[in-house]
Amino acid sequence: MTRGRPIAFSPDQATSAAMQVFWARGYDSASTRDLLDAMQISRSSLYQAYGNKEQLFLEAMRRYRDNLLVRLAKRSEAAPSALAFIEGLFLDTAAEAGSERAALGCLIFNSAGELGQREGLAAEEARRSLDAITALFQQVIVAAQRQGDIDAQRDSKALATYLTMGMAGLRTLLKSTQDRAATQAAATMFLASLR
Amino acid sequence: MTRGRPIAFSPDQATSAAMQVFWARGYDSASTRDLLDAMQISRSSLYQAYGNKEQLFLEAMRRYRDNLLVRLAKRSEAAPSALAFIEGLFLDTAAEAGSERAALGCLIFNSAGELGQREGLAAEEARRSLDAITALFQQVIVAAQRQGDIDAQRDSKALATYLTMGMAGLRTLLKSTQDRAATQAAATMFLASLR
DNA sequence: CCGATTCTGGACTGATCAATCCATATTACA
DNA sequence: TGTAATATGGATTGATCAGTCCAGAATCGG
Repeated sequence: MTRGRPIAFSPDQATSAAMQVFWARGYDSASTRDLLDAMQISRSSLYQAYGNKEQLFLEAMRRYRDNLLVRLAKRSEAAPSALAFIEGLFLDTAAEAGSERAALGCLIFNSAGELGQREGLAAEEARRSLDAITALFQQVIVAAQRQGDIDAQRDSKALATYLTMGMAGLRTLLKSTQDRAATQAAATMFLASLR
Repeated sequence: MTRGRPIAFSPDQATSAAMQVFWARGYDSASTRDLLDAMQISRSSLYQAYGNKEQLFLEAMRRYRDNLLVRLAKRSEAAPSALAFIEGLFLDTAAEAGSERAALGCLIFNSAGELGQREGLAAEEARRSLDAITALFQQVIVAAQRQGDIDAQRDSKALATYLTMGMAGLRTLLKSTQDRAATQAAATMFLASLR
């Protein structure tokens, strides 16, 4: 079916490399030069395969989001309970304080902050991703309510928003403080409201 | 004493105008063209008066921070109690959901997110400003403890970090959601941990 | 092996970036 | 009024930006 010269790079690997660049540098600050170097492809190939920088970002963002959701789902399954999953997630994230990983933050929260209410596909995708995180949190909250760890009378949507807010705050904190003790204490206080 | 032609613009007003631009567009994305237009001065005047874009940002950031701290201090004095001040601050901020003001965010949290652990004076100033917010929160916490509204045994530094985390999360949330009810509910849950 | 098809390296484009520079304007002081 | 000092407008610089283009390379079906 397909005729002509086949592409000489793995689109999967290229998208992942681009994702790393957007993650570390942000949407605006990631130059096509940075992206090309990381993806190890030529300029022509990038524009041939993705169209433009914005489309590449959309792909990278979806990749990140899908990876994240799968990873969280697995972690959730492995956890002894839905509430334990949430608590572990926040405490482990807080424990990253001072590490290189903490400085990177999360591509979704980074992008939500950078692109905010801007117009355009990139900003929309960032909002969509944030909504996806809230939706996942809501599922977990409902599960915790079924398991009797969280009062079933409480509004699961509001609780999910609370978790998204907490993770966003934690991520921002991790970006500029090295104080692990204070960060972990803050995360612990945050979780107290769930019980 | 001073000889030669006097400057034809108000440095105060110019710095404030620059502050608005950095606030709305972020550090990297604020071009000198944007700044010049808003400040209503010529390129020469900018470089004469501030040296470069980074120094201008430092001035703008200090201005923003000083304004904010003064405003918060006044608001704190006017509040019936330290705890009421904190609660009012968070609830009023949450109530901004969907407004243009909410989309702007806070220059300090915006910059902390954008500049993160980057090197350079701009990033350092952003971290300093975040620390200043935490320091102010800590003062208020201590006051609330004296007033008997918060258990005096609790670590005021950790509580202050908790508040900074909460405000950072709230600001991120406000940037990408229009859902005021969920945002306000999340803020209310957040405050519950203080009591 | 040939022609059609697709991919790729890298030169190129025009826009924009932060910053510099210089001629001119405007003031203070003598 | 003249001179030193400082400010200003705007042209200019060289780097970098996202994106285009084209010549050549690679692979296909026949």
